[in-house]
Amino acid sequence: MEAVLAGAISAALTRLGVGADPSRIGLERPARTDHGDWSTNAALVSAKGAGLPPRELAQQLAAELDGAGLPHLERTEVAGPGFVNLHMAPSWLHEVLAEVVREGVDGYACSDIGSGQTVNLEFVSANPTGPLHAGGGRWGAFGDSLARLFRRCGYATVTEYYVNDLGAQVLLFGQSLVARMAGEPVPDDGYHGEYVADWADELVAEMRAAGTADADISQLLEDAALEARHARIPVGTPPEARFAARWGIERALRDVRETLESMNVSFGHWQHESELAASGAMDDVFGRLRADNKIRSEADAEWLRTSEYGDDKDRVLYRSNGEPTYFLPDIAYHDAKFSLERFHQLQHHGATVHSATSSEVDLVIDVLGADHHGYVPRIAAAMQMLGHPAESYEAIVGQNVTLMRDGKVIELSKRTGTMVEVRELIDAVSPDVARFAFLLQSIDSRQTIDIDLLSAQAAENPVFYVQYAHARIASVARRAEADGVAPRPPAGTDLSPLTGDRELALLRALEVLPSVVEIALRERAPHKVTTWVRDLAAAFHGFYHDCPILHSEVPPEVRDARLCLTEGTRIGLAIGLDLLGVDAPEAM
RNA sequence: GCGCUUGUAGCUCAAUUGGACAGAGCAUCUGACUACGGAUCAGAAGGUUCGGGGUUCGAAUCCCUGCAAGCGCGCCA
Repeated sequence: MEAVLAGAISAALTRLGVGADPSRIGLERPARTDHGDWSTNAALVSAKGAGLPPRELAQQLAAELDGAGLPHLERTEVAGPGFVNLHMAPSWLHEVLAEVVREGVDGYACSDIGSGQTVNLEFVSANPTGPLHAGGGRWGAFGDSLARLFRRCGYATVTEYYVNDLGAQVLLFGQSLVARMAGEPVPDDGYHGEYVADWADELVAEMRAAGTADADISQLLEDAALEARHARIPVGTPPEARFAARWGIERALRDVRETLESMNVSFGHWQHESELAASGAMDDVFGRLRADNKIRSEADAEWLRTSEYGDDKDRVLYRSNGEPTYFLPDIAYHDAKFSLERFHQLQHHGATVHSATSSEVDLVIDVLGADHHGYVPRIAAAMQMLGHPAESYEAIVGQNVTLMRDGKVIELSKRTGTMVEVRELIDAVSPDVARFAFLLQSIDSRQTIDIDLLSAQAAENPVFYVQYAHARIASVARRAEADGVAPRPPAGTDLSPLTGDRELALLRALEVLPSVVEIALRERAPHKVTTWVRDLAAAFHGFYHDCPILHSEVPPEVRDARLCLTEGTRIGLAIGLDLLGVDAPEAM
């Protein structure tokens, strides 16, 4: 419809002899329904060029559109400074509803703007040295929903979690575990959280259960096989710390994975840094950069010339002691994400045919917390140096989340060990409430989640408002079936009885979903889906309150049309809730 | 000091990226059909969109400036 109207406006302007700038002409859904179903500013932006007062040009444009014989166009009006408002007949919305029911959950509001392009999305990637914190929950909910939006819009999508299992932090984590196992104090800059003690006990118990004598435990800790996987752990590290670190990483990852999965967040691939290191990818990338003269030596260190690509200064890849910084493996990893061959290996979700117009992955996206935003220019610079187009790497920087409990903001501190885990939030409310809460607001604004408040308001939580609408519809369908009324109305249902205010409002809400999906994707803003799904639920509850469906005094043709409307609404709710990764229940 | 992000109702947040009278939820107050599921619906009240300039038909949105908050600025990750 939008395309038809836009074409008609353009043609009308041409007939009027007005040369307009297409990029400035907008066709919008007005916020107020009395401003019509569609509205264009074409006369406003073209008036100057046409040498006419805006309202006069608007009159002419309106007359042209009235005479163009456009389908469903009821009337036009000139309003305000020179808007042309287009009022559509209900038959337009009836067609939309028929389309919704015909296409269903898997078909409606699917966009083809991705047209098979490939996207790699990395998010969370929290260091595997402990349970998941609030930020991890937010990036998980955000990244997963963004991935769902990409898929619905026709992109082949791979999601990844980068497991940082090498390096100083990992070593410290291992040392902290070992200290706890031995009943010794944790190093000052180590990990002091309670969970470390718990996990240390777990590890000892595990080894004893495996039949290891206490006297042999330290011997076993010296498993040398791990050495090769820990290239970045400095030589001279006590072997037991390496063993404990290896075990601890897997323990932490299991915890992180379970927490995320309980929120319906999953990943197509968990990329261990150690595996990347073992593959020689770091050497390969370094060699390519050196061959291209992107590396310089200074003070016994090797520097990447990122300042030539927009970074504040050059960055060290190899320290003067000969060891790489974290930056080099990160470059290798991001470079690898561009590989189409790797992409297709990781794509578990069916064989999406892609256009094969490009030789590498079209879009590589990182979702990062604000505390890492300084890292973006250097990674972007490195990607350009390796020949990846500037626009194909994208970093989405989200503001941090803080959790509140007992009226106080809970500071996350590694040193004191006072941390609040996402798990705690999920246990206090529910996975759906937690995930919905994360997706309630824009990623650009800081978020404070008050666990007590969320628990106290559990009954009137917005997610239940939406889920209740879905459950109500399911209930109506059950009732209809019990009454012997067709539970899924045939596509040929006469929808013309749907002309009441509540019915039209609900139809309008349903109609905008495809554009909401596209906008939410384009703006990387899943919270727009949250806003929309609440609007749809509100429109439904209003309809449901005022419009009886199965009452005996409702004429059959009205009943059937309304049943069709509820089915369309159910489809819309199911799509929205699926994009948000939240359950759409049949009953509550 | 420099950079990124943010500042909207008492509270938590939206606002079709420059559109028309800035909207929801919570909290407060007042109401509703014997109810196909009341976890619902209707209404009231609540605003100098942080302050000050500017751009134009039109600004919460863009530009300049001041204030405030978070984050970042290492041969740490």
